[in-house]
Amino acid sequence: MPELPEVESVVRSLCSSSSSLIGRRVEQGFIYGSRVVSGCSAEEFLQQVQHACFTSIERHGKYLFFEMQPGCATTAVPFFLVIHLRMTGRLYLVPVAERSAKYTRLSLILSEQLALRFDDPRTFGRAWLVEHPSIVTSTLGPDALTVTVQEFTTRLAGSKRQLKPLLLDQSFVAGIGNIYADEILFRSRLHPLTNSRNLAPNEVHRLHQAVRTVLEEAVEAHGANIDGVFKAGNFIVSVYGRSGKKCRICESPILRITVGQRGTHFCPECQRRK
DNA sequence: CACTCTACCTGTGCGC
DNA sequence: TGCGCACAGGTAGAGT
Repeated sequence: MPELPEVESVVRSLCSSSSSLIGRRVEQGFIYGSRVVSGCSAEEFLQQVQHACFTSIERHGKYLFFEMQPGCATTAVPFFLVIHLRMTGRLYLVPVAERSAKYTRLSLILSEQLALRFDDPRTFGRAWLVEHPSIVTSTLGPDALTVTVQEFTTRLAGSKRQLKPLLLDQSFVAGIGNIYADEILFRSRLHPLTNSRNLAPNEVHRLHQAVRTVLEEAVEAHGANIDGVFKAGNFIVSVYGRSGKKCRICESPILRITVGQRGTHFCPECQRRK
């Protein structure tokens, strides 16, 4: 389940010097199924990326932005390939000889015997082409990994919502999903049903600090490791998916409730409701 | 306007 | 063994 840290790991791996996407040209593209491309037809999509060159990769929240330079010099206006992995999307470079996987949705054959592969069993993930990332980011809040305490405090003051749905709202801050929302609330010792308007200044500060540090630690660990369910990296979760198990701090059993249709895990002792 | 709810998907794991 | 079902979740868009 790719959230901000997992998406950031994708950016870093695609930028790594050993096999970087940057500077490589699309020789040929393949689309499997009708769902992956949004906003234009598969034919239009393939025509536009054909011969285009990857010039940079950026991330905002869970969105990936690939800046591309068209191959034809006469129409050399850069554009952006935008990809959202949603629930089950994976994006990686492979040797061009490697067969497409069962759930490959998009494959871009690159120069130097490499291919960029987008796999997605549940077909929730999307790829589209835009003139500028702002077309996508205008509806998103600041990136959760870098949001300042000032901006966080200002945005929180404009809200009267429960903390769990608020953290999941990408227009509040971008990049937090269900796993890290629970982890962040545990780290900040705040109950998920706490209303944002009831937070004392020191609690707002604590919440912001938890957003930053939990995500930084998860990025450092290359993503989450949820025992037996999901493994992207080595970030060990404290509460997500651990209902009934002992809190790592106080040994109380972790509870699971439903908040805004989402499974929500927390420690009733460490995260007392105000 | 601000917020809440549902549809979209399919692999997994459970009970019978 | 195999069937049916609930469950997981990010976002757009519909609903309140």
